[in-house]
Amino acid sequence: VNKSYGPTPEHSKLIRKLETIASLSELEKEALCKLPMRFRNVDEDTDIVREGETPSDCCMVVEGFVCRYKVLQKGQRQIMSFHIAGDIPDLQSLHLEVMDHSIGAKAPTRVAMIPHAALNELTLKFPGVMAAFWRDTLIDAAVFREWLAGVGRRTAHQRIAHVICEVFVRMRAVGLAKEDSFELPVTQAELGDSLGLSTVHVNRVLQDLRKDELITMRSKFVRILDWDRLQIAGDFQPDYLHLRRDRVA
Amino acid sequence: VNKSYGPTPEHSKLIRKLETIASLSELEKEALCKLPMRFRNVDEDTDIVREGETPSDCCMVVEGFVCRYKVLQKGQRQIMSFHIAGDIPDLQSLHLEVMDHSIGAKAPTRVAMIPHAALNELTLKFPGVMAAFWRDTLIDAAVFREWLAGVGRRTAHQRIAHVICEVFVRMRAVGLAKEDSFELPVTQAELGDSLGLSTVHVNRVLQDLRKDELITMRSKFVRILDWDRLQIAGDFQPDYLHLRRDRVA
DNA sequence: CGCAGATTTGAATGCAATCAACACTGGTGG
DNA sequence: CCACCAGTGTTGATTGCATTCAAATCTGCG
Repeated sequence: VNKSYGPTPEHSKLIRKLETIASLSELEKEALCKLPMRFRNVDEDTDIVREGETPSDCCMVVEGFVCRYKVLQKGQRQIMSFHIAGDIPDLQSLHLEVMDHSIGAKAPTRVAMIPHAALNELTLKFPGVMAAFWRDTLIDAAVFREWLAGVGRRTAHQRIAHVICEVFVRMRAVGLAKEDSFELPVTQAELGDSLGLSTVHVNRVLQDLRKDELITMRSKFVRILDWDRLQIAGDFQPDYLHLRRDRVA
Repeated sequence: VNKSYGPTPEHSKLIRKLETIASLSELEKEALCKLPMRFRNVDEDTDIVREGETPSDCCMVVEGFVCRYKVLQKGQRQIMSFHIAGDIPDLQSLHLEVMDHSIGAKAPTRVAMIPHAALNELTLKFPGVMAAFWRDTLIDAAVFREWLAGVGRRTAHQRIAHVICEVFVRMRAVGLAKEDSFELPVTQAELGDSLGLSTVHVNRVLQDLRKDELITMRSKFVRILDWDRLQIAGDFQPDYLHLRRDRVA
């Protein structure tokens, strides 16, 4: 339990993230700061939670990069979302006991484990906090829907441009992106697994995007060269992220 | 407001559905029965809620069949879920003001409009009800994930077999399926739009499934001929539906 | 009956997968 | 320090699943 005066850096990241999607009162923020956290460092390419498990804590990403994925028969993998500092990718485990997918780190990552009990208690006492958490899980769902629409109906070029737009906007909302660039610590193979494409094809489409001077991307560092055209190329409209208005711009 | 003794048929359907995913106390069920409902009949192929709107009610499906979909640039459509009696497809609007997709009826449908205010009040007073509703939205999200994995990584044959398994299991859970058959009031074009396939290809795959004696399907009425083989063909495992154990079998 | 929507069939095309090398990179150990 | 190695990125050639286009049949219904 945090006994010091004021929020810890970790609690701040949680609050910063929540404030991109909901407004919190001072009282609610204070209560959030009292959430107990146990910290855990996770290596690159290591699972944090696995399908089939029944976690008793949620994990908040403090630093690093995490993805949510499922493995199908014969080893095919589908990545279903990316998560960054402040996100609680397994918040759903609060009300869905057994994990139907896994969550793994794609970069050296630090997570804060928060007991379900503490979260449940908090949500019962503070309806505004409950609303914010619930809303967070609903936005996750909105992202799944958007990805579903993309994989189902968008071309490879659109999908790749779209996912770059999405990560950029979400990173910018919590202050993790520079003016026009950010870190995307995934391989082309992993990009393929999130978009339903082969590694080879991802590679070729990325070359096209570079040729078209929409982005540069060398060793997991993305720079956006033409934000307007990139959004058009990706058929990207940030509404589905349900960010508070002042956080989108 | 329901002043009669005992639940109305409409409230019963809501409770029946919720009890497939959560357990409710008598007190909670009584409270649910007091939810105010205004009814509305919706024709086939008519929208109930549209993208961009900010509803002040949620709609529970009383009877009929409903789907959730998004329209992308140049008119492509992606259907993202199907909903049947007892479901509240726009429950998310409780905490996500503006709709990022539309919901439309695929059969003559009757819905019950329940004011957000009443739902919010109820969830605050009854944490068990809140948990059940939250869980319901989380299961929706789990279905999106499963569909995403399917569209991203499964073959056309798997996807079609899979969606048939899913609808069957969900219908059976609320008593809407016979022993081995159920109504699926969607066209092959709509099946395609939910699975990211063309109409023509859906047609051919359905013929294959019939040839393999897995299902029959004439005019929106599906009969399952070999449940075990169908599940295998669709790589279907019902875990992601998070039904209570006694409702799966 | 006639019509619109839905299903079915056929043929041609194309996007992306797969297969197979090869090049580049960073990290490790000899 | 350099050789080596595994993982990643890149390229080329081939294949194939699914799309698209087009037209014919079927179905239910006013």
